[in-house]
Amino acid sequence: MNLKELAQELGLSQTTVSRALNGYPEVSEATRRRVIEAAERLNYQPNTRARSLATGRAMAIGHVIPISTKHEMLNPIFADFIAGAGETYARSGYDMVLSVVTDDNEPRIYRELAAKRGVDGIIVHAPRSGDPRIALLKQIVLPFVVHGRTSSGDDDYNWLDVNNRRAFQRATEFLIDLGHRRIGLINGLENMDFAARRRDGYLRALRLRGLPVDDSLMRADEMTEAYGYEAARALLSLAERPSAILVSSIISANGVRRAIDDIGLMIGRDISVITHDDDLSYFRNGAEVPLYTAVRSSVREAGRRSAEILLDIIGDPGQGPVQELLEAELMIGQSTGPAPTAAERRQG
Amino acid sequence: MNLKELAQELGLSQTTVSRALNGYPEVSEATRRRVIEAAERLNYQPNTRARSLATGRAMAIGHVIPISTKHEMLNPIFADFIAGAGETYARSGYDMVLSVVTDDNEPRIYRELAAKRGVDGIIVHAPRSGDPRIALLKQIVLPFVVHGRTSSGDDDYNWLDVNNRRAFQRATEFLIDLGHRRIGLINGLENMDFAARRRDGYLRALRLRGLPVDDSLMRADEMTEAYGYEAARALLSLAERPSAILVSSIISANGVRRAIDDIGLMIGRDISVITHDDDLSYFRNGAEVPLYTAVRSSVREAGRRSAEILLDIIGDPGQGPVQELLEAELMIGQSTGPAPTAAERRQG
DNA sequence: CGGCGTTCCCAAAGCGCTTTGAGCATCAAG
DNA sequence: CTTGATGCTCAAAGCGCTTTGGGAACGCCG
Repeated sequence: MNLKELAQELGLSQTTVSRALNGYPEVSEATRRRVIEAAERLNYQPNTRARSLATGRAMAIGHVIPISTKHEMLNPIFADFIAGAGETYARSGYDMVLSVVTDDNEPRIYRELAAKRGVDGIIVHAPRSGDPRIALLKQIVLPFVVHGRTSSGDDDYNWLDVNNRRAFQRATEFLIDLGHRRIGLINGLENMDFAARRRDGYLRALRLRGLPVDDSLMRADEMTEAYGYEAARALLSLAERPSAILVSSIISANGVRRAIDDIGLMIGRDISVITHDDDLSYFRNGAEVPLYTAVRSSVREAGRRSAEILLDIIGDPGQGPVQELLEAELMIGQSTGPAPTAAERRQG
Repeated sequence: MNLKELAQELGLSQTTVSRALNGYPEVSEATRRRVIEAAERLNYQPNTRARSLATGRAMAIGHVIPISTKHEMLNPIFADFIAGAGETYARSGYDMVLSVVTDDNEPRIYRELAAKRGVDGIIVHAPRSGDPRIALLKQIVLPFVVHGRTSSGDDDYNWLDVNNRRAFQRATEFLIDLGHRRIGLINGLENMDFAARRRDGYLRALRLRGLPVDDSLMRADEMTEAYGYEAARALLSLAERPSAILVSSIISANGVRRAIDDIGLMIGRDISVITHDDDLSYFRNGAEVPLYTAVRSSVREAGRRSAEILLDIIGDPGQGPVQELLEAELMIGQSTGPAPTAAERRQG
């Protein structure tokens, strides 16, 4: 069923039918009702391709999902981010087109996406520190929003980010307030912008409180459960082991818990753990009393907002860069407690 | 840069340029090279919308991702499935368009997808037992492949599935061979087809070996970490607690481990655990010696294959239904061991 | 040299929609 | 009765591509 057939069916011209359907004022209400009724009855939907060719708008947003070539791994937060963004698109009638892309041919994909005119805008995921993609995307004409930031000098682009530095600074200070002096950091890959900022926050808190920085307490890698385990094992077997650990992902935090259990220590008493919590739908951090003390920021909400911002910009391209910083909330759970005294530690 | 401009630039007609680019034989090799060179130099890419309007093929595949309204939850395997499918699409020049959809308005989305002609085929996720979507999709003309199956009488459609029944039967038999007599099952939601099949496999093994079925040993819910924990706690606090547990997801298995640790038991010695393992990229099951004994089947590979099958069908619509059953491999890890004797259990 | 394939290229139609510019009633005002 | 405004509708152009149906140029054969 296409427009021509529908028009014939109704004994009207294509123009009138199109206008009736798209809410133009030049059509009488009676005609409009008749058209709409017929369209529904015959399950008429305008052909997307034809429509967007005619209007010049693709009614689709591109998401470029990088996949690390080294680990063949997909960041587990994408699913929830996408779910959030999807809600926004569904509300506004946009489609979401995904390109899963190994990081070595990302530039090509962006160029193609722009040249093929298949999308009206792009959401950029997982920016690295000083990410060259920003410059690339600014050359290309497509509107884009970055989920995260990249700390090059140029800040003239749209982004939505969590205040990672503040979050990790607060988390670290919270541990220090509990009496912890040796605090480990199990971070994501530090070429990722978010991980670099988290480390900054951690370091800043240490400096502010006059605590020494010990490189042997800082680890960084892809945030899997296995890595959380290994890193925690390594930290806990140090001669002077940390009494608290800051973790960059709730998935790695699971590995940390396993390591602590394996050694026969008790989380929250012998070792305190704070984790970043993206509020993943399949990895909720407990109900009333959170399992982990955490700095939480919903990545689903971030997806929702990022998409909203992008659609906004597409609707009104004139405005300056839109930049939105979400604050993570510090939730106290069962995985932290006061630092054990020296006596307690000997006993343990 | 569009075709017209490129043709002008080259002093050729649009026809010739188009043919040169699309590999038609009517163009001399010299001309073709000249055209291709110019296209690359000027970063020309044919406008997707126009091209697909002209060819009638959208060069895009739709994925409808259901999101459970009850738990607002996204199945964590989607990310890896999508990554796999994405590889296939990238190779073949297809786009992937995602619709994240609450289960209550799925039918509408399928109809729209078909009528709007935005995609050439659909991958159907997470079929439930006797899923009405199959019938719906067969009415609509779009080619589709189901990831999983649905056990209505009608088996005349394309699917790719893991042999869930066999996998869980083998896993159960493995536990029985180790001497376990009371075996718990922590399953996914049993209105899902895969979960129903897994239960079948479990039950079949019990019957085959003459073991009683005890409903109090069987749990089913959305496969989160928290649910794994709760279910395991419940099972382990039974008067006659199971000595082994079968888990439907490695994420829930993590919760099961936590529960076992909490109670002060040791996994693999006091309690054996076997889990299904989708080989998620961010949740790999250990390196040399797997952490969990598991029935493993890569969901990423499933994504890759499902997409291949669909593209195949689109290319050659004549063929009968394509159906592919993947066997899961049983990998022995550290989470299983012989059933403790009565004496050992008293001691524990 | 005329005729006939080949080879290479082109003009134009068409995909299904939106949108421009115009036309035809109808009706009120002059 | 004419004029102008208003309300409704339409034919046709155009979005950027592919593809059909030729057609010119060229070489080769008889």
